[in-house]
Amino acid sequence: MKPLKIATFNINGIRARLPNLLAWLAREQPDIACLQELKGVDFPTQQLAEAGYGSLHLGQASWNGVAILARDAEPLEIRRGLPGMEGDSQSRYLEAAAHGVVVGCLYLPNGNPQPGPKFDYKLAWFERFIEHAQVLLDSEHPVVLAGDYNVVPTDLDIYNPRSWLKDALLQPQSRACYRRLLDQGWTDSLRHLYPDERLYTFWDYFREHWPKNSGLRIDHLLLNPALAPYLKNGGVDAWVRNEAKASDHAPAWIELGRSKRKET
DNA sequence: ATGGCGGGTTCAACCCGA
Repeated sequence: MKPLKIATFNINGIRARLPNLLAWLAREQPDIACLQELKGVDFPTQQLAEAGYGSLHLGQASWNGVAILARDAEPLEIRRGLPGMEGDSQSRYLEAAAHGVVVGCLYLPNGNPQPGPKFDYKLAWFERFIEHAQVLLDSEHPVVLAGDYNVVPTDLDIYNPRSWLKDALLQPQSRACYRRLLDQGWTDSLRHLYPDERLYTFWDYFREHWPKNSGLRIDHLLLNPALAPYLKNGGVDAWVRNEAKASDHAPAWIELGRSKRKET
């Protein structure tokens, strides 16, 4: 396969963030981009097309919403919504084929406050997602599951867990669900590339967390065994977080090479 | 323990995110 750059970006409102999104696409030119938190029904299909991106989106008034963009291509829709959640009104999952890979774009529920019904919903959603992830893994197609997982996998993925101990993102149940995904055979791309480094994809708007680099790693790109051997490079476009009117997330990205990497 | 910021809805003040 040809080299492929795949990114995920929680844009926190596509209407408010369109200039930032277009600037990022122009500069980084991902081949595939998964977006979360569109926060609206309207979607700038035409403006993205003029920027060179075909797109699919699953919107919703006010909240949630996900989209998949493909550079110089039209993503082919596979499904919208998770199996078994057909009655769910929240737009959190979209799946498509683009540039030779299957892409699942997800916005996992935040789950706060916990305990409570929102945390129960998070765990229920996670269970459905784990089931579907197993199906995708077994398909042996090249698959990437990219999005805002709303899980801080380990204490290496947060500046300081102390003030977040009660947060849904750090709960043992949330982390156990994420661990079960990895145990199915998925590779956490950025953690695989940087086993010991502190990488963050989210810095909240409070208390100067961005200037102080007090961040969390909650946006992840998971690769199935068919795709993991092609992982070559990855990172976080932290410059995006420093722009005017920035989202509280920065894009995370990976590059897949045209040949398998050497086994070590 | 709370609220800090910022977006959405809708024009004052809330709900929500993480």
